[in-house]
Amino acid sequence: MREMIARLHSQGGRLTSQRRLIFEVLQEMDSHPTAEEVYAIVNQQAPNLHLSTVYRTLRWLEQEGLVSTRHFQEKRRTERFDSSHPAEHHHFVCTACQRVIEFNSPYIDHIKEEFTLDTGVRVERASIELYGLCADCQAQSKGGL
Amino acid sequence: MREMIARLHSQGGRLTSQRRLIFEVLQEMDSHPTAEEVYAIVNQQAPNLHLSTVYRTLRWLEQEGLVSTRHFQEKRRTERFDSSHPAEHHHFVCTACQRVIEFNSPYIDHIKEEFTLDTGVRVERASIELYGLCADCQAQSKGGL
DNA sequence: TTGTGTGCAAAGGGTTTGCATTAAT
DNA sequence: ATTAATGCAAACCCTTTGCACACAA
Repeated sequence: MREMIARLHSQGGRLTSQRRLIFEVLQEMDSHPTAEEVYAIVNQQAPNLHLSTVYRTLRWLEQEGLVSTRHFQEKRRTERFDSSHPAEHHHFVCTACQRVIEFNSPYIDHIKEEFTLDTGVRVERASIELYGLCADCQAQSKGGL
Repeated sequence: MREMIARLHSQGGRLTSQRRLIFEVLQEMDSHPTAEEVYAIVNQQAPNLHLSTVYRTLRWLEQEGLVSTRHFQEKRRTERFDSSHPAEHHHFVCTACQRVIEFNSPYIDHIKEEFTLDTGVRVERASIELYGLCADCQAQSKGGL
């Protein structure tokens, strides 16, 4: 939040009530919401706030490196916004409840190194998604049978 | 191709000239084309063949497990169709020339196992994308300076 | 007061669908 | 002869954009 205000000021930007609200809501959502999902919540507290404002704010945050975006493999082909720490991290998505768990692993560097040695490319970033059932959903599907 | 015909017949489907052409073109394209890219080529040989037919054929192939789809991180948010061997594999994308290199690594299993042990999830599949510069584009950017 | 950000409506790009017609079986 | 698949156009969904007004600085 401080971060956001600082960046706004340093480029002649303005802190509007809309930007503040969108940013706050985004940080409270621990999942990786779509623009529409952010809008749905934000809109309850500010009924006039328009979806296009949500997009514009999200894009500005993206450009500033305060959020990043992802596409998970899902039916509706929508972009998801990730407001957590900007360092590289990866995602597990539960295919039953859609819950997202973030993770990291030193093996990822091994993969990058191995691939670099094999092919001579320069790897700049990696994005890993794991899909499956979270512990809760496994339990539930067992119980249900 | 045989595979495709077999599946068509086994479910009362028909092998049309359009399906044959789309499938052939798709397999000759070693990259991971968008529907529009497939259409552009296919359309040269069959000017009446409509984009919606490309989509329908691609979706049918996807459903049959003969192609899979991906989203790479790129400006235009388009789906890419992958006709290579259906076994799990992963992708490096050159951010300069868009070239795609497929790869695999035993470390991927380590990542899955590690994450499973840590969290109790059941991992069903993984999708890894690496981004960077391929060897050619590195050489070119050096030469260009 | 100044000009950035907003609300709104309309356009945009990628993908899907309904329907009359064509063509594989 | 049947009925699945196609061509076409229109609809769809997600996202962006143009413009007049509002409001943070």
